[in-house]
Amino acid sequence: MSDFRDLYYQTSAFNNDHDQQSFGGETDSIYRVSSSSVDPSIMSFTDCLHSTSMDYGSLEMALGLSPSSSEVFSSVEGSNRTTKQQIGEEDLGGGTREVMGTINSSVSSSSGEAGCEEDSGKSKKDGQPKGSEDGGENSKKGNKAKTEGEKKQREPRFAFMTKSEVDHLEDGYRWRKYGQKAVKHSPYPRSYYRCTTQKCTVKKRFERSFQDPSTVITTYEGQHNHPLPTTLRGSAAGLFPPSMLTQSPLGRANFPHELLMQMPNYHHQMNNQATAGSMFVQNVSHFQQYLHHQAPDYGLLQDMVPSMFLKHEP
DNA sequence: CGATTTTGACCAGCGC
DNA sequence: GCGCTGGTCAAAATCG
Repeated sequence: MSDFRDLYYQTSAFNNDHDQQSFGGETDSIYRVSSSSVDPSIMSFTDCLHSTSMDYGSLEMALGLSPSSSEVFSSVEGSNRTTKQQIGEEDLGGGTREVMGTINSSVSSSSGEAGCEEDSGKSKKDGQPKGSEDGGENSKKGNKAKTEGEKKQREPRFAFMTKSEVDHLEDGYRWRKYGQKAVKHSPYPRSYYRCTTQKCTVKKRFERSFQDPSTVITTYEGQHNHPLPTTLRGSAAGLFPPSMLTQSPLGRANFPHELLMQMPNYHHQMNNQATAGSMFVQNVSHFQQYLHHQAPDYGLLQDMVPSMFLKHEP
């Protein structure tokens, strides 16, 4: 296991380890990166993570982080339990399989190259477009026996936090809520959404940190296999050029695209108009270099990033 | 009236 | 095997 697929993004003032809750339970790896030197669009790396091998070192480099200024929290197989206990965190979500281990100035490699492999851990029945969608006749809920034998592979996922008053952050895609569950040890429920586009199995969930109610933890799972809906009901339509809304600048990977719209600052500006600039890129060159080096297809992203997030210096 | 949300039940994985 | 928990289903309710 020790996947690298789930990035946990520390986007803004979020320094309390205890804030670490179970993000829906299965954030296998969590990254904490000091926001001061990180480009939110770095999340596009998620795509890279499961498409190419990439170690933490390169991630750091891509982020333009210097070992001394970055905080990289990642799970270290075999030591996570201990770590968890050390930080006094209990298994809040029951699903958090790994806990952050503090690694200063160095990166864990336990899951580095594993970044590409699909999750193998506790796979659930999801990802499976309700096998009954078409032929599920009877058996309603019990029908998931489906695809026997083969283990359900979970889509790559990653989580990040944003400071927001609203739970459901508008990102341009259309989502349908399909469930809500109470979060253990938290007064705030976790909401489950899935993309309403046919054939698209992307899901995401929101949950508010009970340690810091102003923080919303968003976890994405899967990748959109379609461009942003042209008919947006959210604010995105008015904020981004048509070219950005009607086509996926990344071709297949839409994460970066939607993530850009989920950036804390984006919402801060939209909702609070405060604390702007808390997490804008300060080292553009590193990021762009990475784009060229690791993800040439992200060329367009480079164009969008600078205009949207590469400034706002306080 | 179609789309979306709500909500209780169900299911599967995991730890004990 | 049992209980707990996260995740999903789907009927009912609500919304636009």
